[in-house]
Amino acid sequence: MTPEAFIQQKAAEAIQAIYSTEVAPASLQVAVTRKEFEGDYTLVTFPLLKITHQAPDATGNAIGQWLVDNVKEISAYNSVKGFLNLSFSALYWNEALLALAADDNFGQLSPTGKRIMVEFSSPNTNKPLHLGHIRNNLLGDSVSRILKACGNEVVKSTIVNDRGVHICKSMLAWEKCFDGATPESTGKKGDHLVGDCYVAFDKMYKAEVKELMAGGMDEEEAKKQAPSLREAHEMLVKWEQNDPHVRSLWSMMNGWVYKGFDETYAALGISFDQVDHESETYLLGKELVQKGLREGVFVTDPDGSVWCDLTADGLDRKLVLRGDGTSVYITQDLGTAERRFANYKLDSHVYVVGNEQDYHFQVLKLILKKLGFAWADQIYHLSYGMVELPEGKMKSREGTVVDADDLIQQMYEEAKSTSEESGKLADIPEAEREALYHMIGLGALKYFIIKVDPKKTMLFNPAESIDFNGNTGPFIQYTHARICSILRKATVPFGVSDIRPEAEPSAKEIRLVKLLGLYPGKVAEAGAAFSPAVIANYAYELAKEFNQYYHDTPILKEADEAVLKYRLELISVLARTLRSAMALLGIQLPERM
RNA sequence: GGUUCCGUAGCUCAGCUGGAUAGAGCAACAGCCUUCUAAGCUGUGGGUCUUGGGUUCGAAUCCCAACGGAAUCACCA
Repeated sequence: MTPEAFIQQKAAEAIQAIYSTEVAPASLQVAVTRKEFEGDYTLVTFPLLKITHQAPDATGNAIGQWLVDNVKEISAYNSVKGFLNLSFSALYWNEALLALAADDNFGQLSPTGKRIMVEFSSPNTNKPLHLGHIRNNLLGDSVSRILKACGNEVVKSTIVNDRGVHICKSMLAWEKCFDGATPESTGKKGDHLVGDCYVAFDKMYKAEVKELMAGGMDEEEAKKQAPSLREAHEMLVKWEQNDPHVRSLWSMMNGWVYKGFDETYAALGISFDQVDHESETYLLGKELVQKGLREGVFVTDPDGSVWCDLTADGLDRKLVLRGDGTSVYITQDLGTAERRFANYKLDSHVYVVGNEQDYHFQVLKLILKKLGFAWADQIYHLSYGMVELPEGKMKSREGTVVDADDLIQQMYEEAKSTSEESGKLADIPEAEREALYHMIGLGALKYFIIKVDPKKTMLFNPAESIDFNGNTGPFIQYTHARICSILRKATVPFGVSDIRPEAEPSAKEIRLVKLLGLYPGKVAEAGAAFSPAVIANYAYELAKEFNQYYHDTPILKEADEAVLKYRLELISVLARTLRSAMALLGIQLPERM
């Protein structure tokens, strides 16, 4: 039981005893006491005045006295205006730490029996991953870990957007301008090479549009008539007809990209349980359209196109099938969702997709609901904001994107130079040092992205890069390394059974125990909100608190062995909590740095 | 124009199921390495929580409106 719940229960008993009135324990307001006041937790008594018919102070004193007299865990109270501050006994805190230390399943909540799919990443195969994708990947990966810690079975999935006219654009440009270049011949990572093709196409296309306009054509028409675009469309038609040449070119170039993506995913420490390809799923959903037509959910227009009328729900009419019978984006999303819920027997499905698709998911859920699928309500769109640069949005065509691979490399180099400056790692083997640089660089990057509330637009300033001081990943990694260092140097054995119930913890130690006890609640909160930021900010608070404790408590200098053992146990629980929390964010903690 | 999201210190962000004097980091300034790792710690300065109403013992937090910013409303994906 949490201390808050404990107080709620005991206070309800007090009110019953003193005022003969029954109140629901959950309705009582309990908060952590502010630093300026004496006490551990505070019961807010303002709302109780109607029951007690007494002044705030008198009410607080009456309840406080009863609690001290009747509850052995509560040792003291003081009442300030409508706030009743309560102090717990040393015994209580020591038992709390004991319970934390003895918990082998720390940070893992009890099973829910639910299976949840988390779809994230879902890249296009015509360009390399950039900073925006990193936010998506880190969120998806982290949310998967958190949902798992919340007791769910999690299936991480991604759907690769490997077909379509945009892919043909890269293919066309490669044939026309790249003279048979391959990743091997150029030494370039495959996804970057294909990205170059895409940029080359855009350049070629723009030049053609300009030329057509110079010849007197209006802009709209020129954009449609540009020969390279028409060729790309022809290529798409050939692709759909299984033209051997187009298909083999497509396979080859996609293969380059996959290899490149694999490297980036490996660098980020990300993996999937299920990989779908749009080239295999893009025809899904057509049967659903028929079903919808039969059930009167959809209507057919004179030109043969099929629509879903959502105007009664405050949305627009939505196309679900073109006049020529081909499907659109949402058609396959409908089909894919149906297939996944059926094949995996999912209880719910989380889509990690940027907030520019908020409307799309609103429509998707609504249509699925109209089609009669009960699970439509179990679809959750984890919508996240864009990552912006100081000069505004990232635009691939203007070359203002921050490339994922470059950024990871840059973080590594920064970690390396910072480490080398400090000279702390000079005596360990080269390979181990390299691993540490990667761990730290990646920790900085991941924490930087994850600590921000997903739904908010966030800013990344490449010039300032990512700091290693303050509220950062390396700060938490460093804190962990320090704790490990102390534990290494400890000369006395310690363990759960060494915590003496009667030992008197300091105010700072109580604060740490209090914070540590919050962890399971934070995991649950992060899971419910799909927000890893909750965990990140909690871990920072914990690390910050430890650093202050570390500063003015010479832990190993303690002469009393019982106190020393208590401290060692406390910080080893702290280290374990940090590792557990950061593992939910996919961030490793080094034992030294 | 409709809908949705955002607006907290110079900058980047916490806090939002209503609670006491609104918190961190960065940047600035002043200190602390003979002491368990200074990627740290301590201190100073910095705020009409966009604005205006409402709800109540009490509002950064909830409701309404305005202003500012973003996204979206494709036979693109």
